[in-house]
Amino acid sequence: MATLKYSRQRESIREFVMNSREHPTADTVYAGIKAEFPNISLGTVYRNLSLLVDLGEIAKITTGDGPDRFDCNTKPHSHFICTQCHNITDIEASEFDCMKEKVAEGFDGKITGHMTTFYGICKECLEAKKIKKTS
Amino acid sequence: MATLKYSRQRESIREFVMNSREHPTADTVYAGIKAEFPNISLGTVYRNLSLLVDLGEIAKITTGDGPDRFDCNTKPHSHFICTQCHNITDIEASEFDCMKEKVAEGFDGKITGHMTTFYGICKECLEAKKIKKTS
DNA sequence: GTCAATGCAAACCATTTGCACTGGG
DNA sequence: CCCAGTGCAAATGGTTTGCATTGAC
Repeated sequence: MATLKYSRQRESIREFVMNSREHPTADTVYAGIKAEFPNISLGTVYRNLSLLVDLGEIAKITTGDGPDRFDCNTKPHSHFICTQCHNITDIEASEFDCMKEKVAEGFDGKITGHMTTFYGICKECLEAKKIKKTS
Repeated sequence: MATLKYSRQRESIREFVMNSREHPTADTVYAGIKAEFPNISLGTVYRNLSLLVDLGEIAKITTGDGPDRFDCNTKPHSHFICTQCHNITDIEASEFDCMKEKVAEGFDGKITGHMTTFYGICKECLEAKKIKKTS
């Protein structure tokens, strides 16, 4: 495989995701580093994001609605996705039990990824709704 | 909201998914009922599948790689997706604990969906690989 | 007769890819 | 120099949508 070469763009993309608490989309990353690299292209952002995912430095979150999001937290954990505002909240992983069972069955030797996603309406959106109703 | 009207196409689509053990894609459903409805269009299949999902009669599985899959099992449960052969295996849901915690925090009153997905290599693919290596 | 559902094609949108050019080693 | 990385634009692929027509009620 090709030897990895340094690239200022990739560093900036990594930095951006690492300092993000918001699980940014490729587009958000793109917009976020546009100031530093006015000519950067979306293609480059996508290429580097998936490279960083392959390197295990960041994680990709498939949401099921809207674009993929990226996460600086690569430790196995779960997500709560608000179906209204699309915010993603981390949830500590605490349940590998059923997976372990499968492994015990000889199902898998190499778990390449793990994701648990809960969909619902977040506290903030619930409150916002209530306020609207009452007024 | 519009009153629901009977449609032979929709019945056929529901039947197909209900009798599927394979978590079919929209395209698989399309191909599967093409014999019965030679002129059916993919658009109709997509429209009815998402209608059935909204009615809660079937469930949509977002895989993160490749097209969405549909599931006749609407009870909360988890999936194991093989990254090689793309087969999906059901896993009994056994961990609502962290979700319940969130609810207790006042996070959510209406859980609109739940999905846990494990990615890995299934037993069959692992064995196939071993055989190849040895020969 | 009315309005939901269909078939078809075009549109959409996130993501990927081909290619000529730039830049790190 | 060489080959990885970039920018750009075009292509891809799953899914959605607009519209005229058909069919359920």
